[in-house]
Amino acid sequence: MATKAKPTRGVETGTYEAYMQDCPAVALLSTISNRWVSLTMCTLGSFGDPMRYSHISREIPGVSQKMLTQTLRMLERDGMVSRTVTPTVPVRVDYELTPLGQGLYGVLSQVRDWAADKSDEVDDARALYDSRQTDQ
Amino acid sequence: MATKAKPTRGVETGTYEAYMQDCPAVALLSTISNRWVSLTMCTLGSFGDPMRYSHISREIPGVSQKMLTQTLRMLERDGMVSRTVTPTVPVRVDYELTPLGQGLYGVLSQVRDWAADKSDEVDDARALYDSRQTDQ
DNA sequence: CCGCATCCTCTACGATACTG
DNA sequence: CAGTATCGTAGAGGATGCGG
Repeated sequence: MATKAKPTRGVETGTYEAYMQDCPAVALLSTISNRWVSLTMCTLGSFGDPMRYSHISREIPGVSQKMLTQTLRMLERDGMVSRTVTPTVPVRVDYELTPLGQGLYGVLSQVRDWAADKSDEVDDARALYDSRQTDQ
Repeated sequence: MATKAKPTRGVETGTYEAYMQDCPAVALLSTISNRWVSLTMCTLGSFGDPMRYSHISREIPGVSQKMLTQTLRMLERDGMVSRTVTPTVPVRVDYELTPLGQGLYGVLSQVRDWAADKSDEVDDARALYDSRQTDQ
């Protein structure tokens, strides 16, 4: 809503036209808008406390350890998640949202809640769409 | 936040453990958490009025027509977007968010705004992380 | 102008096996 | 337990050309 500004003309490089240009915000939004990123953030955020690798893994249906490790590394690199290694034997590794990550979780959880609330409506829309393609 | 409920035990099929199971909400969240979906929704939502195909295409940096068409079809099927064909010559096609889509835009725009606000912080975190890997 | 069809490339991702 | 490394495949996604 903040960036809403109707275009005065449909000309290139207009103020509105440029709002979504090659800026870092679009790149970051693209990074966030990823299946494993959102599921990982939601898992970590809704648990609230530090979680062990295996725990996270169990919480996210269908994630492979490769994808989970890769996603956690990316989130750590981006400052969303902190990784704590406890050199016991065997090793214990805990992941936790940073304050930055908690901020993202705040908005992502709204998306998750919206999805949970509207999934029935979406299913209905799909069924309707598909039936129209089938018969017609 | 609504689904927050600490686990009483780390046992499988516990109430918390199951919160993100094979339910349709996770599937829908996975569908939404997609680069082109979020960029398309944000473009349509921030413009507010019906947009022509070519206009949307110009607004989203780096999208191919294949991906845009595919994404718009998916969003139409899911009831987020309505597609209006005006049989002029040449054809004019307009896309617009449905009420359902506007609801999703409401939460997605928060994610976009968060990304716009925090992109600098994330860049710093990346630079710090990378420097630690390089030297040491 | 809109967008489907085809072809082709590349990488995201899963499966498996191996280490500290 | 928490990874890394390697390999193979399916699907994402770009380029091009045609059709209503």
